[in-house]
Amino acid sequence: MVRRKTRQGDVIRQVFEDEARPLSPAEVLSLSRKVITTLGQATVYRAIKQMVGDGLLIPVVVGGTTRYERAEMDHHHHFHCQSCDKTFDLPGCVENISKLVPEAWKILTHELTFFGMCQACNGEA
Amino acid sequence: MVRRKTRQGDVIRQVFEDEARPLSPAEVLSLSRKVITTLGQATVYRAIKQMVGDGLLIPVVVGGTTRYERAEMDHHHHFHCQSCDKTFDLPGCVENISKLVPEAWKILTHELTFFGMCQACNGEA
DNA sequence: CTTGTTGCAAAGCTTTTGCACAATC
DNA sequence: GATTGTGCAAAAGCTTTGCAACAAG
Repeated sequence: MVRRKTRQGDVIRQVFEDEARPLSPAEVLSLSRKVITTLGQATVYRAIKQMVGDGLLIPVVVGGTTRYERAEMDHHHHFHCQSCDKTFDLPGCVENISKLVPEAWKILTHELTFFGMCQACNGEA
Repeated sequence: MVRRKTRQGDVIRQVFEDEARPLSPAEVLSLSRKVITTLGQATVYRAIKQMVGDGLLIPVVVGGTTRYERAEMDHHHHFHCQSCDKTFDLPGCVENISKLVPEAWKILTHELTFFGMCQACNGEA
């Protein structure tokens, strides 16, 4: 099973580069169709699944929707704007965060998400 | 529209009391059917939606699934066990957590979730 | 009795899959 | 040319809704 380079795959990968924030399959489809108008949604789902399998993307569930973002990023967290429904990255983490979990439990990872209004939407309000 | 007391509603409310952790609709259905075997899933979804509307439950999305928990709890966070797929409460919070968000953004709330193995599953491994 | 509630089944959504055709290597 | 990738449409999950029968007050 050798991976082939295709126009569709290129465009989808480029969308993640350009947006630089977690994207839902619907967002990826919509953004990619600006380049390839006939792009099928199944292709988007398959490309995302493949990229997750290849370790290029990781899923993050924010606000009820599963979104995907580039795996290469440093550890960070998220902000979800309840006005424009976009999710943004927040660099950094917090000290002593694992003190919340009892010793006998094994932590593999953690996710921290803030909800509110992003700068753009907050300014308009 | 006066709310009526029904056997189904009582059982569903009791399940949330007894489990004392965030439950998915499927978990609620399964647990409630131990008492009312003929309970329909639509009834569970409707009861949950009603309780959310009444401010008795709040939705929390953990590990891709939407779960619901009693709203009366103090601010806290969650641990999701990747082995048994259950979500647990973690009392407390972390200092200075909002330092991650730029000043110009408006924070309404935040969610913190740890993923790993709960004590029970970790012991078995 | 009046009207909210239930269970079933159908409908909606989002995500996945089957298949014939197209594209890559 | 052999095989992977694509697009369409059908299928599979999960959640919501329409509706006739039921039951609470």
